[in-house]
Amino acid sequence: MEKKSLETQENILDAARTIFAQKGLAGARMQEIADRAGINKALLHYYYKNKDKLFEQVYKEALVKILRPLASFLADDSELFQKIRNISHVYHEVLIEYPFLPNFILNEVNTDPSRVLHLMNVEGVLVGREKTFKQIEEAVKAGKIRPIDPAELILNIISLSMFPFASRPIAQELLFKGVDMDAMFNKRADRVADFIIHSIKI
Amino acid sequence: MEKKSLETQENILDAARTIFAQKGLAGARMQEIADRAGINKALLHYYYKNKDKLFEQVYKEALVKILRPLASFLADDSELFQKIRNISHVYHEVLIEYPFLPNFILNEVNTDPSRVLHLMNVEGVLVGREKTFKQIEEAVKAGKIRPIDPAELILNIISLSMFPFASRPIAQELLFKGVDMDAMFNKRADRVADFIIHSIKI
DNA sequence: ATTTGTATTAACCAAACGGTTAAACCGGGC
DNA sequence: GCCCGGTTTAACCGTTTGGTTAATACAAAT
Repeated sequence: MEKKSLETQENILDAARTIFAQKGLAGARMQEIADRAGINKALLHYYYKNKDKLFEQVYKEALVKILRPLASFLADDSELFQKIRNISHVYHEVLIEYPFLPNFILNEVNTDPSRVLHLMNVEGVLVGREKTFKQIEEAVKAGKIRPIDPAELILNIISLSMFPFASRPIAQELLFKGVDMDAMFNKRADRVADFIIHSIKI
Repeated sequence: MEKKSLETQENILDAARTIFAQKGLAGARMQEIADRAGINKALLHYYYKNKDKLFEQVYKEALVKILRPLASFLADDSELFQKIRNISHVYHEVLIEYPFLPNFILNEVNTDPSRVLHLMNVEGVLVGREKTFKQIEEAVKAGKIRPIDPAELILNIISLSMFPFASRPIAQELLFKGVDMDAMFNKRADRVADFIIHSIKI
């Protein structure tokens, strides 16, 4: 009876991940999640007290998937250009597997920042931040790269990695009509890293 | 009696823009829009038959605000680097005034692409596209810039312009703690243009 | 075979929601 | 003074929604 339970629980989470990612908290229907999980709606509430609790679990998972690569980048002791290549590759791998993550996360933060922002501190992002900031500042001082605010450089890296996934349907329609965007994303990690490195290298 | 009517209509649109942008179509409540517009819910339906019609009008406006700068960029006959500086500036101006636009548009496309994608063709984006694609390809051939796919270069420009606005609350928390992001955005247009130009210039 | 505790369901409920109706309001023209 | 058209409202309606209840299925333990 324990086995069946875990299977049902995972079915629920799978369904919830799909529905929440596509429709958000407000647009998702408990009935639809139950249907997709192949169970009764009452059973859904048996496993997860209410919609908010279920959502929070799914959303926390999504946050971890997005923030862990950033935390790794900030904590990484490698040379700067190598770190940039690393984070670009990791983000593209994650987003090719979970392309809906940026929209999912951004949308709920936009709807109600206070409800989800406090979940951000879970990951060890803050730990390595100062170290990498200093690394970038010293690369500037050493004349290795052009002057740039460390936070803004990191924001640029993340922008170039995530926005194309978030805007995929529009980009397909307006810029990549008839182009295989999956193939394009599969090779984009290197190009993003080169793009950034060229833009800062002196 | 005509004047009062137009005023009410504008109050409704103002309220709808705010509520829809913050909560999306699914999360918005007609009652909340009516309250914010200072009117009865029945009057709201008197001016706009139903939620979908009201939403479509607001969403179309938002699409125009976002797509017109892109269409201008594609139709622009100026020299490439100048065009890049132009679009960066225009986008930053628009997004400083309407910072919620990227999230608003992306969210609804994500929820149901078919419902909104057909609205994209309204703007003259397709007209100038081939011209600018060729301009970029010839700049590559002429050895003026590094090899890059034109669509991807444009996507990079848009990514660097929009994503920071879409991710503002998260960026504030993780990268810009204690920093005045408004001030940062006000000077970012130049830096984004330089960033891109440095990355492609040989 | 009976008990026991977990897993599952059908039926139900109150609140919230988008939308409608019918009446009242109100200023201009006759 | 009354009528007429567009404007505004209170009250109402059917449906959807998140959530509950009470009863059942079911496998393991006694």
